[in-house]
Order: sequence, then structure tokens, then C-alpha cells
Amino acid sequence: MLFRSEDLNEWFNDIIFKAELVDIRYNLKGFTVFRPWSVFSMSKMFRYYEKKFNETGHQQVMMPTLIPEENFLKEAEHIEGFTPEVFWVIKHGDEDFEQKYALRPTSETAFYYMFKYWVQSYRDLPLKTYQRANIFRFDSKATKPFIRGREFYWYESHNIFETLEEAVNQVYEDMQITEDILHNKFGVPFIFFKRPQWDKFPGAVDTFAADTILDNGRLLQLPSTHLLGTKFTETFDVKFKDKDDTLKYPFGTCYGPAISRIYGGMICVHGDSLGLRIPFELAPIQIILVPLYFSDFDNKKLEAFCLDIAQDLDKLGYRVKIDDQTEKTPKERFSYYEMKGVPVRIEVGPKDIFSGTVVLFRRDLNEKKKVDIADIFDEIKNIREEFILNLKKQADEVFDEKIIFVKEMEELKEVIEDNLVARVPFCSIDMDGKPCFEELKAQTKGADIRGVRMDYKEEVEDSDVCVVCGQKAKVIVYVGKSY
RNA sequence: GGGGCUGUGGUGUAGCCUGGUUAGCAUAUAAGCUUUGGGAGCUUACGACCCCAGUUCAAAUCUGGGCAGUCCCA
Repeated sequence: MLFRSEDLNEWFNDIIFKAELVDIRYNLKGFTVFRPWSVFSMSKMFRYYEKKFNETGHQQVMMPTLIPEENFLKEAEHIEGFTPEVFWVIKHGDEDFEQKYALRPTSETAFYYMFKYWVQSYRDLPLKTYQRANIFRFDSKATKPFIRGREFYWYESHNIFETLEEAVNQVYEDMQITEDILHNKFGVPFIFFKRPQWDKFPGAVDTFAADTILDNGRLLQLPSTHLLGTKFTETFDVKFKDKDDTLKYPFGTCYGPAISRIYGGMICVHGDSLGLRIPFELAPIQIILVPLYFSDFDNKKLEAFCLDIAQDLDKLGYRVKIDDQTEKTPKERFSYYEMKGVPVRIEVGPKDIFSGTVVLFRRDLNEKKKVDIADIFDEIKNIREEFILNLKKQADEVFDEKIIFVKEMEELKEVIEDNLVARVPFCSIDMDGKPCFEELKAQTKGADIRGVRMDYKEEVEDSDVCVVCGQKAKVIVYVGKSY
């Protein structure tokens, strides 16, 4: 029913409905109804992040959803970047407000408004905060559940520091958080980039972002971090008295992992022709027991047998369910839970009762195995440990294969044509490289330069020249089409 | 931001070009019987032409607008 390699879009549209992740029948464009199967996992994802933020010294706050227009108008680049996308609240009942209120498209202008009250002394710094929020952006006409909605769900972390150096360190900490969670917990590979100067967050000094690569070669931006310098602290008059008794502006960063989009990226990365594959720890049901009924067998025995196993697993803390539908064939029931991405299935039939075994199916490897009852718990424990490692390994392999190193424009065009991502020498990701970028974009029919990687420094060889202008290359950049 | 395509029961579709029957089929759902180690069968029930306007004796069908979905390009 599903053939993902042919067309990721089709697979995605199909699975989000069949697996009951969302309902797109709500009558408002770009606003998605998320259903229990996806919400359960996203809630888990939020908790992973929350734990990590707390461990790294962030404190959770809750800011209002509405932001007065006057806050917005303070920062010129921010206005220019976001105003076209803002939903404005202009009335109460039939009467206009004196001032418009924005449904937050992001909350810098709320946080920094408050930071000026919260920060007076160097003793108040660093100040590391975050909030869980839904945000609103009237974003493009091509909306897509999880990937691009006009309302979406994220954490946004806003931090300020005494020095630029500390702020830069925060960017690296954000990169590490992304690695710990996205890659290690969710199995989603990515490269953490420094974006070119022409592709920054409105109001940022520098923008950094994690991109994953989907099956169709498209890059998908996942969490991003922005180095804000003193732009917002100056604009909002956030000052601190330093040890030398002078007033200074602190340096800011912000980090925004959009959980709804991360979930969308995750299911694309792990999904296969059978449907979803959900990491063990995120799955709403981790183990499904499927009793195989027969008309000439006392099925009560089967149910009692399954219930025993289920209760033991439940005591061990697994999320487990028995599928006791009698009117459906095994094939149909197996396929259903595979499609939903349930990590482990236990099949129990009359033969098993006599032999004291069950059949275990694991979705990370799509393998079946006959197991003695006594060994079930150890087996499942192993699967639990291996599950995310297997998903991660498989995803990493696919990811690596999609990146091709090229040095010439003709090769670059081929790589893009083949729906892959290119690694190429390039003159500069500062503004002086922009003309080359525009030429590159035109020649490749719309590919973007996603930036230089931040996890390690890629050395440029002396002989490397910019793929566009032929000048000596200063950086290695990654080029591909994006969502 | 520009362009294309599409809106028919819960879902997927036929019918539309060339206006005219009781809007067909599949699937899902509910009930019953039968069946169950990889998407089973029979019977019955439920259920639809996106919205507004126009043309016409007559609109799912033609025209315009809106809303929604989807794809491509920027």
C-alpha cells in the first residue's frame, strides 16, 4: 500500500492520515488537528527537551500569547522579517483596540521587554530561560502538516550573557543539546550549520541551524539557534551594572526546536514501506500482543495466556496492549500495528501455548523470532536498548549516502538534479559571497546554500576554488533544495 | 510571492468534456453468520455532489468569486 521510495510526498500524506497522526479536515488553512497517536509522542519529545533544558541551567517561564504592537516596532529588522506573517488581534467584541496585538510569531519582543526588569547587575547573569509555546505565522501558501503550519508548537529558549564569548558558547551548547536529543534519542541525523549572512533570522548577528535530509533529497531545517549580540538588549534597554561599575548591554542567544516539525522529520526519516517506525521510548504502545483465535480452540486460554504476559510487562513499566479483535484476520492486525509504528509485537497462538513459546516481531529490523516464554523479558529488554541505535544507524547510513563532494558546477548541477546534497568549495558565506550564491541558485534551479558545518572545521585545500567564481575557496558549503 | 491541478457518503473514486434516470463502484463503520499462523466471505443497515452567485425549463456537470487541499517554481 505504501511505496515510500517512489514519492515521499505521497507516502507522507498517506501515512499521516492512515496512522491517525493528524486530521486535516479542520476548516482553517494551515491549522492542523493533531490526534492522540502523534500527540503522545510529541509530549514525550517535549519532556526530553524540558529535562535537558533544566540540566543545562535554563529556567522555564510562560509568556503571554499576545504581544503589543509597540514591542514589535522597536527592532527594525525584526519588524521587516516578521510583520508580513503576523496575525493581528484588532478587536474585542465589536470594538477596535487602541493598539494592535500580535499573536506571537516568536517571543523575543516579549522576553526582552521583561528582561529589562529582571537584569540589573552582573550577578543576574547569565539568565537562561525557556518556554513551551504555540506560535503563529501566516507562512506561505504551501502548508503541510507537521512541516509547515500557520500555528506550530515549540520550545523557545532566550538567554543573555555578560560577554560575547559566553553567548557563542551557548550556541555550541545548543548544538550539543540538539545532538543529544535529536540524534541520540530520536535517531534523526543532521548537520549543524552556520547559515550564510544572507539567510539569517531577522535581527540576528548570526544564525545556526540543524538540517536533516529527507528521502527525496530535500533539506529540512530542524532546531535553529541565533546569536543576537546586543541587538535586542540595546533595543529593549536591557542593561547590567558590571564589576567595573559601568552599565553594559548583555549578549543574547535564542534557540527554537519546533517539536511538531521535528516529529514530522522523524517519521520521514524512519518510515518505510510498511508505515511508521516510532522510537521505542516515544511509542504510545510499545508492545502489542496479538492472540490468534481459532474456532476449534478454547480462545479463553489464549486470552488468559496473553493477559499474564501483558500484566508482567506492565509491571515492568512497558506500555502494552492486547489486540482482542476477533473479527479481523491476523494479517490485517499485523499490518495495522506495523503501519502505526508499534516497536514490538508478540504473536500468541494455540501452538505457542503447547510449546511454551511466542513469536516476537521487532519493527526496527522487521524481523520475527520464536522465543521461549521465559526469555521474553530479556529479549524485550534488549530490543528496547537496541531499537533507537538501529534506527539511528540506518538513518545515518542513508544520510551519509546523500552527501556528495563535488568541485565543479556541472557536477553540482547533476547532484542537485539527482535529488542529493552537495558539499562544495565556495568563496564566502559573508555578504561578499551573495552574488555567487545567486548565480549558483539560478544554475541549479533553486538550490540553497545551507552554510558551513559547526560540529568540526572542514579544511579547504589550497587548490580548491569557488564552484561559481573560481576565486580561491574559503569555505566548504552544503548545497541542496530545501523545504 | 508566481503558476498548475483538484474538491462527489468517514476514506478513495466513477460520472463532468457533450447539462436531463433513483448519482455508480470500492473501502470503512454498525449488526448477524462463518472464518482466523501475513490485509477472508455472504447478508443487511448507515452515509455524498465544498460554499455563494450567475446562465438555463433543468446544474455534480457550464461561468465568476470565495474557501479548502495538493504539486511545481521563487
